[in-house]
Amino acid sequence: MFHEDPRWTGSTQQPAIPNRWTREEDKLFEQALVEFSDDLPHRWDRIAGKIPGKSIPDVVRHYQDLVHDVMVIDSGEVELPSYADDSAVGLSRWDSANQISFGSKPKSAEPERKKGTPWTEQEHKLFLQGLKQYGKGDWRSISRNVVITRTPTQVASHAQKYYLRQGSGKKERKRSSIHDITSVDSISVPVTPDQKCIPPPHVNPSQQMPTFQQLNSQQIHMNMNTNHGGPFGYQNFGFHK
DNA sequence: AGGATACAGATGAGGCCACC
DNA sequence: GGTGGCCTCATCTGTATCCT
Repeated sequence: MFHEDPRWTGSTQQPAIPNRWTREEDKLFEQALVEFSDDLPHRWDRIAGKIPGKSIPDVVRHYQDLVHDVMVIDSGEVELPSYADDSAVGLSRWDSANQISFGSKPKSAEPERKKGTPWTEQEHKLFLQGLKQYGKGDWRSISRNVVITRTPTQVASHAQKYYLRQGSGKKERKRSSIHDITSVDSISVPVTPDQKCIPPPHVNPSQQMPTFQQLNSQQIHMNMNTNHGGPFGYQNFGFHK
């Protein structure tokens, strides 16, 4: 797992070095990107204002680095690291959805149950948006067009828990849950199927600069391997610059 | 600190529907 | 009618959080 990588273990405690982004800063950056959408005036100014010690050029450069990394990954120039738990959802993500076979499962006598990758708030919001857009039950469309980081099965499973949570009323909750988020404010997502700004997986995104939405979804995809590392956790691969 | 429990993701079974 | 794809539901299991 990423967090075992000495390069960033405990990096949240790192001092803020101008050209080096800590996970804390990444989180702030990520939140700011969501908060200040593409169309807002002085967007970078506002984003920089959210991250102590970072200037506008810093955040713009960081964003460009992220975009670059995503494109590099997508173009296959860089291999994703392998993980101890080979639940590398990143690779398996589209296996089922696109009916692409990446080979047979490990043939151990006791096939291990995959560890779950927690849904991020952003993914959940996208899920809610997809729900609005395609309605309950069309998990396939939601998965393909909105929450592209999750398979239809995962979306369905998530929905099951979501409705269970909703259905159980508002009685005393012992713990808060991502399912308590029931609205999709503060996030920009594709509005109609015709406006899809997320390319289907077979499209090579390296042909064009991705929008934040595209980047964002791919970052979430990366995040799934980082275990709460924040959607931008992937920069800790350390292969940019 | 450690046990109890709530939560959430994965998976399997069964049913429905469209297509051949 | 057979088959495949997809959905719903139930259950299993790992993890996070609460409680004593």
